[in-house]
Amino acid sequence: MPVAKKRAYHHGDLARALVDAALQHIGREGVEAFTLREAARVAGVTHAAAYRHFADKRALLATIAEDGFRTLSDDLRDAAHSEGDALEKLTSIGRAYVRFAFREPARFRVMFGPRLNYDRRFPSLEAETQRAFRILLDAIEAGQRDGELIEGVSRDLATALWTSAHGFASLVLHRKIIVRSATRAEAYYVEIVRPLLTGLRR
Amino acid sequence: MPVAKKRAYHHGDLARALVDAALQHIGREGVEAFTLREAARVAGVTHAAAYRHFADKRALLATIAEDGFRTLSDDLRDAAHSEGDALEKLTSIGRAYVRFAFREPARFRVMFGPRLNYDRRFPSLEAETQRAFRILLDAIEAGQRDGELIEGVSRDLATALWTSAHGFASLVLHRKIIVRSATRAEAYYVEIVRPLLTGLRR
DNA sequence: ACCTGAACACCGTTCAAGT
DNA sequence: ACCTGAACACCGTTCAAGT
Repeated sequence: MPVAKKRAYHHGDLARALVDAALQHIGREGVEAFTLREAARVAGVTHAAAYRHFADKRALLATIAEDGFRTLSDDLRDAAHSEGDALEKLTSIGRAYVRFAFREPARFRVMFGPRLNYDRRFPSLEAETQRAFRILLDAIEAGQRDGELIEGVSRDLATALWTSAHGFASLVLHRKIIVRSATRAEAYYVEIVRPLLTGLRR
Repeated sequence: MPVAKKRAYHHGDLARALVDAALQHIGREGVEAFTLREAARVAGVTHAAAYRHFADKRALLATIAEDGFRTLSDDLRDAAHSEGDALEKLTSIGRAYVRFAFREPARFRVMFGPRLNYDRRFPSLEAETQRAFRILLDAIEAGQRDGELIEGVSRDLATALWTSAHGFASLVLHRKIIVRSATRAEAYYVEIVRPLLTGLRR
């Protein structure tokens, strides 16, 4: 077993092992406590080996963030295709956003914590972010077309829902809003978002 | 001048000098790039000297966060005392929150970025946070008493407004929402929050 | 009371060298 | 092609020693 482990990452899965170790650690200790060297240690490899797979620490975090937005998009798409009228779909989308944050707190923190892309070094990360927003935007526009939602700039209404879900998830993860459990948090969000949805109803 | 500087921090202002250096650096490079050693360098002092004023790096950041919440409370209180009906006051409060985030981005990042208080080591920080929320809560309850706002758990309605302002400020500072300028951001927030306020109106 | 100097155990990153 | 070992310039934190 130790011998097998010694060559385990010659098959191209070191990148993934490093990412997994990173997510483990970030989930427990926060993104500011994450180090490349410890991820390499956990993966059973010398710290310099990480640089064969990621240009630097930021590149590893950007990969995590990008994967995170991809997963989030999948979740939001499922919610957008759920049963119900426009308002119920928007509730589902917001709820899916909050659920994602609680199911994947490490990913969520990496996606919205450190300033990974201030120099636009990771265009694909930006693209994935916009794809996620687009799903929300489409749901708003469909609701407007069907006459279920108020008129107005669809981008603005989508942003209103995003800020609500994002603000809630961020504040709960940061323990500024206290909830008993992840399940409770989701139910609480549905309460919180109700006035906004009332305001969006035509 | 260099001689004067040599003894400048024997008068008790090193703590402040370190905080100022920290805010400067965090404003430019982000909280993850801040180091105690560089703050000490900028303050013209050996790095070990910082430990005479702060227990550790986290304590310095907690001081910044606590000061930030105090300033935020002042701003929110001013907004809560502004002219107008309940909805106008809530708009002012949300707007003040967003304005604070843009005027003091470094403070805002420290307040809501790293997990400074997961072990409840800084109870005064938690107290200041709650004081800020209380101002919002009072405004909601006054509006409910006057019959201008919908009934319901005041804490939930206050949380709805908080998530909206906080989500907006966070996403703009993180460049997930793009705005041309700080002034534009504030005006844009007023647009974004409109549906929520409609939903809060009785 | 406040700061310095030296030390310790860490980092991120680079690069020649090994297989 | 992928990893190791050694090196470099950094950190946060501690502590005896200086004024």
